[in-house]
Amino acid sequence: MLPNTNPIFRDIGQEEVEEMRACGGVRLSDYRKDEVIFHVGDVTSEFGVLLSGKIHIENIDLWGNRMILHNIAVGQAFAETYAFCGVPLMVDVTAVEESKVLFLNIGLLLAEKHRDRTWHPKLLYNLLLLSVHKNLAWSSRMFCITPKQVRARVMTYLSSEAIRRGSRTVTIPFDRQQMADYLNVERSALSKELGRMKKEGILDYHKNTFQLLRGEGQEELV
Amino acid sequence: MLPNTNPIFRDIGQEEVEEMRACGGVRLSDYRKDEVIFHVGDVTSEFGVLLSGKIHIENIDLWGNRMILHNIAVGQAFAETYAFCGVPLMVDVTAVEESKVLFLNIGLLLAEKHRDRTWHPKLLYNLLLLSVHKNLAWSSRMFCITPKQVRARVMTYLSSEAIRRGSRTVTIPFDRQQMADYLNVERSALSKELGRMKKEGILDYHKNTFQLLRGEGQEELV
DNA sequence: AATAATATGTGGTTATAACCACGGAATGAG
DNA sequence: CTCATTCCGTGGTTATAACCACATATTATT
Repeated sequence: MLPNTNPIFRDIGQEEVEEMRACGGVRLSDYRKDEVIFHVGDVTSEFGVLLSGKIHIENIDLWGNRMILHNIAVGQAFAETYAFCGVPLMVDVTAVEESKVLFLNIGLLLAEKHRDRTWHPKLLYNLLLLSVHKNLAWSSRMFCITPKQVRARVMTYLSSEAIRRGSRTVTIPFDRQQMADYLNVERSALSKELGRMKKEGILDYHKNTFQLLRGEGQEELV
Repeated sequence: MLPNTNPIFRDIGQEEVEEMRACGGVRLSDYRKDEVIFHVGDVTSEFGVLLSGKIHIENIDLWGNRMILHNIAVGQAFAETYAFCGVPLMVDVTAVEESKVLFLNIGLLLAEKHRDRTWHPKLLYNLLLLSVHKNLAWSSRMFCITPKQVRARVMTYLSSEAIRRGSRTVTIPFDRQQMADYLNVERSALSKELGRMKKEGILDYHKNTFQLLRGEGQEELV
C-alpha cells in the first residue's frame, strides 16, 4: 500500500517502512481541489510525495501577483528542501485537483534517536540522491536561461544536450510550447528564432529532433 | 592542516579525517593560473573544496562562446553534484589564479566497504546539507529570474527577502551591479526601474536598503 | 475519411530591456 | 583637501522579445 516503488524508498523494505510509520514519521493526507497544502512563510519538518492528483507550487508576491512555478506530478516529492533546511517556505503549495499526499517527517526520521535504525542511512542516501538530482536539473536549466537572447538560450540548451548524448543529433522531450517554457521565452519567438537559425544553416530540425550543424572554428564534439 | 572548519567536515574529528585520508578518499592538488581542473564531458567521482585561490565555472558552447557561470570562493565546494550523480560535467572548471584544492572522492568514501566507519553517516549528512542549501539558493534565484520584466524580478526578489526577514525593510548583500547580475538584468536598466518604482511610490531605497511600501489590496506581511 | 482539436510557423506592432555615453555622488588614497 | 576611482542614476538609441492575429500543419476522434 505504501509506495516503496518511489525512489525515496529505494532499498527500504516493507517492514522498515512500517517501523518508520510506527514512530510517527509517516502520514497520509487527502486534499480537496484548491486546498492549500503549505503556505508562504510556513515552516515544516515534513515533505510530501504526491500519490495521486496534481499540485502546483506557486508564488504570490507582496503586491498580489500570482506566479506558477511548478507542476508536481504523481510520484514526485516536494518541499523536501524546506523541510530539511527548516526555513520558511517562499511558495504556496496548492492542490489543483483532489490529491493524496504522503508526508515524511524528516525532522523526526533523521533525529538522533533513530540513528541506528536500519532505514536511517538508506533514507539519508535516498534524500541526497533526490536533492542532488534536483540540483542538476536546476543548474542545467539555469544556464540555459542565463543568456538574454533567444538564440543563445537555444544554443546553450541544444549544445548541452548534444554533449550529454555525445551526438549532434538530439531529440528533446519537449514540444515547442514546453521547450519555450523551459527556456523561459515566448513560444512564437522561439519558433521564429529556430526558423532563422535553420535558414542560416546553424541547425536543422524536424519536430523535436535537432541536427546541430558545424560552422567554422567549431570544436569537435568530445 | 586539513580544513575541518569547513561545513563538509562538520562534526568530523581530526582522527576521522586521517582515516578518510588513509583509505585514499582525500587528496590535495595545486593548480597554476588558467589551468583546467575539470573539462566539459569529464566524469569524476571526486568533488573539490577550494582552499586558496579562485576558480571559475564556465561553459563553452558548441559554437565556441564562453560564459562564466560562477565564481568559486575559498571554502566553497564545487562539482559535488556531478561527482555524486556520476554524470559528465556540463561545464569547465578553471583556476583563475594559483589555487589549492582539496578533493574528496565520494564514490570511494560512500562505498559499501566503508559503510560502518564513524565518519560515513556524518559525511552523508553534511553532503545532504550542502546539496540542499545549494538547492535553496538555486530555486530562490530561479524564481527571481523567471519573470520577464525587470520590475517583476525586483518585486519577486524584494518580496521574498522581506518575507524571509519578516520586515518590509530589507538590506541586501549586493551593490547595484551584483543585484543586477543576480537578477540577470543590465545594471542601468535596474537603476532606471528602481527610480521609476520609487517615483510611483511602490518602494523607497537608499543604497542597498529597501523599504517596501504598501499599495491597495496588499496583504499583511505575515 | 471527415472533422475537430491542437501544435507550429509567420507577419506585423509595440513595449521594453540592452546598450552606450556621460554627469554627478560617494568613497578612498595620498 | 585634492585627486583618482568606483558606483549610481539618467537620457537617448537600437535591437529584440513579447504579444496578437492568423494561416498552415499535424494529430486525434468519430
